[in-house]
Amino acid sequence: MSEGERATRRARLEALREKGIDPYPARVGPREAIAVVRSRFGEQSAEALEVDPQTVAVVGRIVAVRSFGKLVFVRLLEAGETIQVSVRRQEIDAELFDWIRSFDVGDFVRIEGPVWRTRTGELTVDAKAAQILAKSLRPLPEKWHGLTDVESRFRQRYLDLLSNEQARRIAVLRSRTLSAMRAFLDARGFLEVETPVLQPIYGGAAARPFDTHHRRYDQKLYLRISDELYLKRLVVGGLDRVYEIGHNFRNEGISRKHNPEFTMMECYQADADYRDMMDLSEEMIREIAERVCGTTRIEYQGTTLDFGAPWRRVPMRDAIRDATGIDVLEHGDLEALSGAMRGRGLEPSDAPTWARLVDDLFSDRVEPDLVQPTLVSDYPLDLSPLAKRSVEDARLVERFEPFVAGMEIGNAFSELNDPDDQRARLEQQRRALAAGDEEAHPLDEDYVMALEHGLPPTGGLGIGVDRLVMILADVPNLREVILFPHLRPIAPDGAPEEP
RNA sequence: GGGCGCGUAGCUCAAUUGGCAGAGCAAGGGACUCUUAAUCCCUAGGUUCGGGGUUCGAUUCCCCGCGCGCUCACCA
Repeated sequence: MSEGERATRRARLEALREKGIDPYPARVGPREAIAVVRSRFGEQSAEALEVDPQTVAVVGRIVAVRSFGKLVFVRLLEAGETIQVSVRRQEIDAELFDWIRSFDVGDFVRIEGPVWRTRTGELTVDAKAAQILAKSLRPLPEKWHGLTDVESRFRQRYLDLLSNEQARRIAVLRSRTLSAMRAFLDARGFLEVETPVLQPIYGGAAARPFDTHHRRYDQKLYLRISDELYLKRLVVGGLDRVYEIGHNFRNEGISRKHNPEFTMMECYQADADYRDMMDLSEEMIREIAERVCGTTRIEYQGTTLDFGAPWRRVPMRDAIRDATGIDVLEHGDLEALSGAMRGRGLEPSDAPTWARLVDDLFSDRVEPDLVQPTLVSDYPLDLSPLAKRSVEDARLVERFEPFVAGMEIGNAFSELNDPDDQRARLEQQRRALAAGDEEAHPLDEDYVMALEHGLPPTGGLGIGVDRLVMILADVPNLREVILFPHLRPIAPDGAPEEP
């Protein structure tokens, strides 16, 4: 950066201190929100304001200065709203004029004075008094192009938020999505709870965990990959509608759709099954879309996604058969299915089991085309060690996942509540883990014990909040909706270099 | 992790075959009482991501490293 500009601002800061003015005062004088001032005077004509002058005080960050010598226009930004300030040499004494002129773009100030309208009709506060609220020592990004460098936008998100309308819009939209989600669940009697992020045994999903260590207890701990097992313990305990919105941590690759730390909503409802959760997920996302976007028809990357209509529901078997002509249940083992795929000119992946091959086939041939909201159900049992067996086919489980825009945005099932079946399934996972499958589930004896006390029939649903926000915000990259996405440190010690 | 691409002033971007590193905005000085990216004149601002190599000479070509993007793999 230009030392000149930093030095200039620094010098002005020192000048303030020498004059006994705190550049970062603890108290702000009385003021009104810019939005309030704008709406209060929005209807009043220039003449009305001239006849009956009203004095207001506003605060904000200076985002532009246009000087005409003895007349200066300054634009203040506060809470996404701006207002113009005029400083007129003729109206105030030289000392105050110079004082206000010494403010830099980026400074936070308080301005007090009567409201008037310029010749172009712009509502303007004519400065009669001014207070510095916080001195800015570094320049803001360029006013017209804003900040476009992707890396800088993520590393210095505050600058992105300041200079790019889109960034602010997404941040607000995300917050509203969370509010709408909570409102939906609260209204249905779900209790918001908090469960451990630091877990002695991770579980509830297939993923590699981050691990850490508790010094005092000399205990190995994992950052949760899911809150599932704790939430179901709460249902055992009689909290029969619970949800949690929190971060999960998965030690996996980073992509457009993956961040190592992401936000998941999980809810559990006693006396419900996966069909009930299908209804719940449809209604939830429909209501969120309505509340956040004002419509259930969402434009996403040039396609209109219709969350209003009943979502398409399709068993995984049918979806794969429709896409490939292969009935995975008629080719019920690895060799048979591999053979059937080759017969259709498809190269089977090197999946180790039938279930994995089904999953790969689905991911490759079906998932990308699931653009309109779709609930895909009845997954292979081996992929779902926490889901209840399907009553129709013992190879399947009562599970579904919602897909939108070719992207999985959730996961749900009739929760497995048979402790013996659960133990057996987790034993199998443990063997896979021991055999080198790093995403297999460990066996959580304490969880199985909880099931032995009795988990009622329960439906569970998880929604990937970041991905949902991607859809609602119409952005193709998860990092746009995560305020501080994971990035490598810029310097070896993790501290940004002093520019 | 692989492949491809990118990295130049605070920001947005130029720079001919390898030949003095430039512009706009922002900043500093000056003019200007109605601007909305104000305008006009002047000034200053650079480890061209870092290191090495080739060369009389490297922003440019080569190698290594770092960071970012896209993509594939992995992964929900």
